Amino acid sequence: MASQRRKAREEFFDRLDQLDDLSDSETQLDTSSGAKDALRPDSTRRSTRSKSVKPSLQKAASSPQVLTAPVPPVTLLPAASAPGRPTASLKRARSDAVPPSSKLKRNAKRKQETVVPAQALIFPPEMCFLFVPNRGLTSLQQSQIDEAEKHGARLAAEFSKNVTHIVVDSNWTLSQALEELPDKCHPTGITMVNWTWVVESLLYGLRDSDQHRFRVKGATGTTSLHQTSSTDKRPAPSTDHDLMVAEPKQRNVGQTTPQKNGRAASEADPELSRNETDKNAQTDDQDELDLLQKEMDKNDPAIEDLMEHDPSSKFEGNYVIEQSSNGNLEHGSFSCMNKNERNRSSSNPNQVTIRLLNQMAEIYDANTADQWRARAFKQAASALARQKELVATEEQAAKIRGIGASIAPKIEEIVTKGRLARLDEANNDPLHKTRVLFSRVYGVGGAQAAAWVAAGYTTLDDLKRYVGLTPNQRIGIEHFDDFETRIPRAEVVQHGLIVDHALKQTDQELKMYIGGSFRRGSPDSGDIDILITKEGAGMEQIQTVVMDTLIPQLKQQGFIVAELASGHWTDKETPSKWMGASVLPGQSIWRRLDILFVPWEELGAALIYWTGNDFFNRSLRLLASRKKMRLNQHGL
DNA sequence: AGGCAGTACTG
DNA sequence: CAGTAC
DNA sequence: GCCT
Repeated sequence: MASQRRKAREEFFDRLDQLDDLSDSETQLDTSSGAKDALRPDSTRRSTRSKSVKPSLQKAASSPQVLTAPVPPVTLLPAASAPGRPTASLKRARSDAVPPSSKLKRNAKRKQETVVPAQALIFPPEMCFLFVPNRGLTSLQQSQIDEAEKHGARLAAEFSKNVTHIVVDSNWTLSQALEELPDKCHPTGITMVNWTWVVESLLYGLRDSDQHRFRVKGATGTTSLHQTSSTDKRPAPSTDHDLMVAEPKQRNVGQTTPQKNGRAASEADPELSRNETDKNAQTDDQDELDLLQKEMDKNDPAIEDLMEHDPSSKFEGNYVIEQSSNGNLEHGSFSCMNKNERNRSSSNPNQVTIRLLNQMAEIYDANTADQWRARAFKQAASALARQKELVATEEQAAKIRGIGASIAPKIEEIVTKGRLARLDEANNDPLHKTRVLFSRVYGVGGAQAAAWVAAGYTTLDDLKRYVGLTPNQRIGIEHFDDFETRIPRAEVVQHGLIVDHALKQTDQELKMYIGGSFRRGSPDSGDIDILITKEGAGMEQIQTVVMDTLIPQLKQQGFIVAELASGHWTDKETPSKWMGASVLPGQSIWRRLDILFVPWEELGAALIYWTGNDFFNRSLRLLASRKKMRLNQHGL
C-alpha cells in the first residue's frame, strides 16, 4: 500500500516533470516543477512536524540549497535568488554543474567573492554610484546603500568623472536631481536611474537599468542623460535567470507559443478576472521588455545549456503509459498542464466581453448561493482572455471550453449590443448594487452583505456607524479604497525590503520570498505575500520568531498598521500565517500584507501554493485528487 | 445528477 | 459552526 | 453555469 502510494506520487511528479517541457521557464509551472523535489519526500509530516527530519526528507530539506547552489547567494534576500526560475536552477543542479558558459562569467567574480566572503557581488567594480540626495536619507535608504556597498557598489561622495550611475530617490524628478548636481556637470554618458533599480538589483541581481520602471521621474528615456544599458549588461549578463520571480508578463507578448492541442492555454490570472485595470497595463513597456527578453535569450548561452539538459525527456515513456491507462485524465482538461499563455491583457480583442463577464461573476459572487455560477463566469472570462481573435458569435463562443449554452449567447449579446441586459438589470437595482459594494469590503462576504442590505443599509458610511462590525470589517471599510488599489511592483519590493531588513536583525538565517502575483511577474499586485522560512526550521520556530520579534518590531517602526488575523495556538496546530496591513514610510496608503510561516520542509509546496495563480492551484489540486492524492500548501 | 481545491482564521 | 479569506 |  505504502509503496503503491509512493509510486502514484512518483507518477504525479513525473507529470510535473513533463510540464517542464510544456512550461516556458516563466511563472507557475516552473515553480511547481522546481519545488517538486522539496515536495516529494513526505506528505504526512504535518502530524510529525515537530519531530526530527527523517533521512528521507533530506532531499527536501536541502532542495532550496541545491537550487541556490549555482548562483552566488544574495545576502539581502538569500532565498530570493534561488527559486525564481526553479526549472532552470533545478536542471542545473541535476546536471550537477554550472553550465560551462556561465562558469566563465562566475569565475570572473571569484576574486571579489573572496574579498567579500559570503557576499555576492552584484555591482561590478567599474560601477560607481552617486546617490541623489546623498544626505538626509531615511534609515531604510541608508541600509539599502550599505547593502549595496556590501555587494560591490562603489559610492561617490560627490559628482566626479568616476561616477557611472546617478541613483535618484524614486520620488524625485529629474530636474530636482539635477539641482543637486554641480552646475557645470552635464552627466552625459552617465546612467541615471531611480532608487528602485538598486533595490531590485540587490534583490534579484543586476537589473537592466534601461527599463521604464527604473527611469527617473520626468526623464524621457532617450535624452542624453539616459545612457543605454549596454554597459550594464556586460558585466553580468545572465543575472536575470537567477531571479526569484518571473519578469513582468508583458515582455513576451510578441513570442508565439503554439499550443499542444489548439485549445487555449491556462486560466487567466485572478487579477485579470477581478480587476480590469490590469488589462490596460503598460503597453509601452511591452516592446522594451520584449526586446530585453530576446536580448537575454541571445546573450545567455546558459539557457541553451538548460534546454539540452532538460530532464523531462526521460519521462516521456511514463507519460505515455500513464495517459493510456488513465484515459479520463485527458491532458486538455487540466489548465495546470498548459503552458502559460501570454498575450492576454492589453492586446486581447475580447476585453469588453471579459470585463462584463467578470462583472457578472462579481454579482453572483456577492451571493453565497451562487458561488458556482460565479466561478463559471470567471472561468468563461478567463477562457476568453486566452482567445487571440474576437469571439463575436454564439457559435464561436460555444466551442470554447468553459463556455456553454448560457454564456455563449451572452457573449454574442455583448459583442453586438455592447451591453448585457442581465448585467444592466442588476446594475439598475440599487439593492443589488449595494450588496456587491458591501461584499467588496474586506471581511464581508455575500451573507453579511445581504444581511446588511436587508437591514436597510445603503452606504459604507451607514456601515461605519453600525456597531456590529467586526474589527476587521471596520478596517476594511476605513481602507476600502486602499485595499482596492493595485500595488505597483516597485512598491511590493519596498515592502519586502522592510520586512527583510527587520528579519535580518532578528536572525540572519531567516529567509523570505515574495509570492503571489509578484512572483508571477505581474506589474502590480493586489496584496503582498511574504513567505518566511529558515533552513531546518519548523512552523513553530518560524511562528515564534515572527510573532514575538518581527511583527512587534515592524509595528513599532510604524510599518505594520493593522493586524487582521494572526492565528492562535491549539493543542495540535501552530498558527501558520499572519495577515494585516502595512504602510511605507512617508506614505499613507495601507497595503494588505500576508506573512506565511513556512516550515523548511514545506517550502516546495508552499511556493507552489503561494505563487498560484488561483486557477492553477485549483486545477493542480483537482488533478491530484483525480489521482487519489491530495495537494495542499504543506505537501502532496 | 453531482462535482466544482483545500485549508486557516474569526466570532 | 458559518462565514470569510487565501 | 459548465463539465463529465
